[in-house]
Amino acid sequence: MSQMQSVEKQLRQMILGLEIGPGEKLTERWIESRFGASRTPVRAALLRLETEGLVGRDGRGWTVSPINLAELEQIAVYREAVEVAALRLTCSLADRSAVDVIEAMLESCDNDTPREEWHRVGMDFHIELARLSGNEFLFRAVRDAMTRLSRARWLEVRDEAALSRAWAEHRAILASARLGDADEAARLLSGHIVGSRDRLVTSLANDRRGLRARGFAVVAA
Amino acid sequence: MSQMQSVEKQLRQMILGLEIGPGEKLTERWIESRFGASRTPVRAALLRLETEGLVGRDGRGWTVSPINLAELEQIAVYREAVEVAALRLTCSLADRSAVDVIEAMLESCDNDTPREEWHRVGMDFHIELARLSGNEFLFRAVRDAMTRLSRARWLEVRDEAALSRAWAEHRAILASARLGDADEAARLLSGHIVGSRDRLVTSLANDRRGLRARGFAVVAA
DNA sequence: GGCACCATCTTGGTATCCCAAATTGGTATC
DNA sequence: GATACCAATTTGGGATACCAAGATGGTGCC
Repeated sequence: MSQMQSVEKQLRQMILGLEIGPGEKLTERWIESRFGASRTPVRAALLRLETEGLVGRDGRGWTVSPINLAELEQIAVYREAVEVAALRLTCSLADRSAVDVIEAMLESCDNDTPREEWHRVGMDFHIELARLSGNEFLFRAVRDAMTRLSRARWLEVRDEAALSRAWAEHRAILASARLGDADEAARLLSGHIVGSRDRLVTSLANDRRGLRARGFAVVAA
Repeated sequence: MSQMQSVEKQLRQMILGLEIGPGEKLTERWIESRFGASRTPVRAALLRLETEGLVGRDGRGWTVSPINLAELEQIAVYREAVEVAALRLTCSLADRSAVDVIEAMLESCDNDTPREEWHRVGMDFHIELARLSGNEFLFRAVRDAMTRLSRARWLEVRDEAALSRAWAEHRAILASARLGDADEAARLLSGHIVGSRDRLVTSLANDRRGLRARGFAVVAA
């Protein structure tokens, strides 16, 4: 494989995994030496990550995008639009057996599952659910939105109760979808997204001071 | 301004203006000499245009994306989701006076207006309407979708009747939005998008042979 | 005459070099 | 001691040289 995609993948992983904090400055030369690649693939990676919203230009120079609470709220509205549309599409399909695959995905998490896995499955639920619609654009929209939310969700302090509640909501959405009850499924999904957003923004706003102390730039709403 | 953005802008213009036909092969070296730029800005431009869906990789090498009828249908569904969401948001705003600006935009077209201008305003209507929602993501989604549709709409044969009907629908949507009647506005917009899609796909499917004869790759639904 | 194989050329991918602008650090002056 | 100004280094953008892989065409063998 070309080294280009490798740089892109590794750099994205570092950003999403918060190994490089939100708001940190990036220099092409540092990335170059860090991954042993040359500047061309580094630039390609930065251009791609820019369109994903993970890095941005800071005048001249690059910056890892800060966590932006106003942006998180807007993304929630966007998610609601595209995820609900995708879900309604899925509910209208004749064969909805694919929801079982997602159900199984949820089941794969138990008390022994590491936090990373919970985090990943929590996002993949929404991404895979959107994929079932068969609409490539709705799917990509959801995937990109979840990518943008990923770091914030990782920073969020989630107690056990919130987590199991989210899982219950996921299951309820799947149940309605399986029955083809689009209105109910859409209602549940909307509620889930709005609730997630509220908890997320509240948590980050409360922790803002602590997060900044850890070097993470968090922009207020 | 850096030459990079110039190459990107000019190349995008050539693709959207069908000066380079859908399906045509592109070589970095040709672009390089055509615009008097070096390969670095050329590659940056191609990477950007790739994310916009205007060019794609063809194994090794680049190709101007063909017109894809299946994709057009999916985009219509996507548009419906994001545009309706944006419109509902706009309807819920206290101050909806900005719709008058869009109304004025429509008024700027009359019988003497060149076809290019009708085309541009027809797209800008949807883009600017989405911008009013104040949601950056919904706005970008609509803008990107319209960019992807742009070439197909340019190829579409539209008679006078269809054009004035579209304009009437635009005005009706604005009227409902001004009153804050979200449900009615959403209903009208949905109908408009679905109707546009049907006419567009039908027209292109009918003309497919002729378009291919002109060197334009058109992929069936 | 047709088909297979090899030389050559083309092309995108990578590395490196150069440049202009901006940031930075230090110094001299007030 | 603070500030303004200048030099040197850093940094991103652009250009170019090089490479490996794939396309192409021509030639020779069957």
